[in-house]
Amino acid sequence: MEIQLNEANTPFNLEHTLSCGQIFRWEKIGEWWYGFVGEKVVRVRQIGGRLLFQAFPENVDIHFIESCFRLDDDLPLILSRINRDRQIDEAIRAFRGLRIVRQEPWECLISYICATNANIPAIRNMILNLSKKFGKKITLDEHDFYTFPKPKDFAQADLEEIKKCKLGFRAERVLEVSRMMEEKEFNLEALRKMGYEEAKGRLMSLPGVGHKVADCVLLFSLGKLEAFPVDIWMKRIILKLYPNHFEQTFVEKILAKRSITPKEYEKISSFGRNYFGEYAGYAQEYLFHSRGHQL
DNA sequence: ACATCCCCTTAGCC
DNA sequence: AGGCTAAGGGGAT
Repeated sequence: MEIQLNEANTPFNLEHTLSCGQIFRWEKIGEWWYGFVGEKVVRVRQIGGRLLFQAFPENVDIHFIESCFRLDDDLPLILSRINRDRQIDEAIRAFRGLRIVRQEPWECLISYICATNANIPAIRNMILNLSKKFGKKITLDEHDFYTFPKPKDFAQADLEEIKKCKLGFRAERVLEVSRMMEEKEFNLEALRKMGYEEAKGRLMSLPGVGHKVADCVLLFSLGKLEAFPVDIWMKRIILKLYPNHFEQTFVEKILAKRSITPKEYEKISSFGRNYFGEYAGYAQEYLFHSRGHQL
């Protein structure tokens, strides 16, 4: 099946969207990107304004794909709103068509708990190891793929089995969060109806979830587009590109050290939300992808 | 109550 | 080849 993309109304770039570091489990093999939509493996390929896709074991409705890639977002409007200066304009021109992906909250939550103090290749490996050990195998095009495990799969597992997936100190957090979900002590879906602040507060009550992880889950899976995650790269990017929006002593202090305190996080993140507005998360992704490894 | 310091597993990168 | 770093969080002080 395929989706027709109109460049003027629905700009989309599959490559930028899947390789910008927001999502960890999609893989490009040959001309196709392989990933999951729910329990089904899906392969996707873009040729100009055509988005081709096919899911396995059975195909999925076109709306699942549109939803997954947030093709319902009015991207031209969003980009015009966040385009506040020459710096972001440059990023937008370089990566126009990059969209926030609508991930499944559970997988997104575990992914970013694993992302703590790790780099992207390491995160991808953790997620893959967990899926191989606790998920179900599905073979497509002679490649093996594994569904993402359910809370129950981790909750029933032994801590050591989770640690074997190279999670290190994150294993306890994954196990505890899974237990909480399994015992119905926490309702991820309920966060959708809440505002940004309330939903963030709830998420941060979970072990392994601080400001950064909560903002990523809110942005990438719960549709809170004002969320502005600040990792070590975003910290550098913001303080280098927008130093005049902060006190000079603050900029020097923060750039000199590696990690930041919750208060310092809030200062940088709320700048992002206020400066870029209701779609600040999109601005964050464009800046992250364009400047991420140059500073 | 509130800040600051320090540790945490592992693997990628240089 | 070995030291540093990484889409940070939490607990002790």
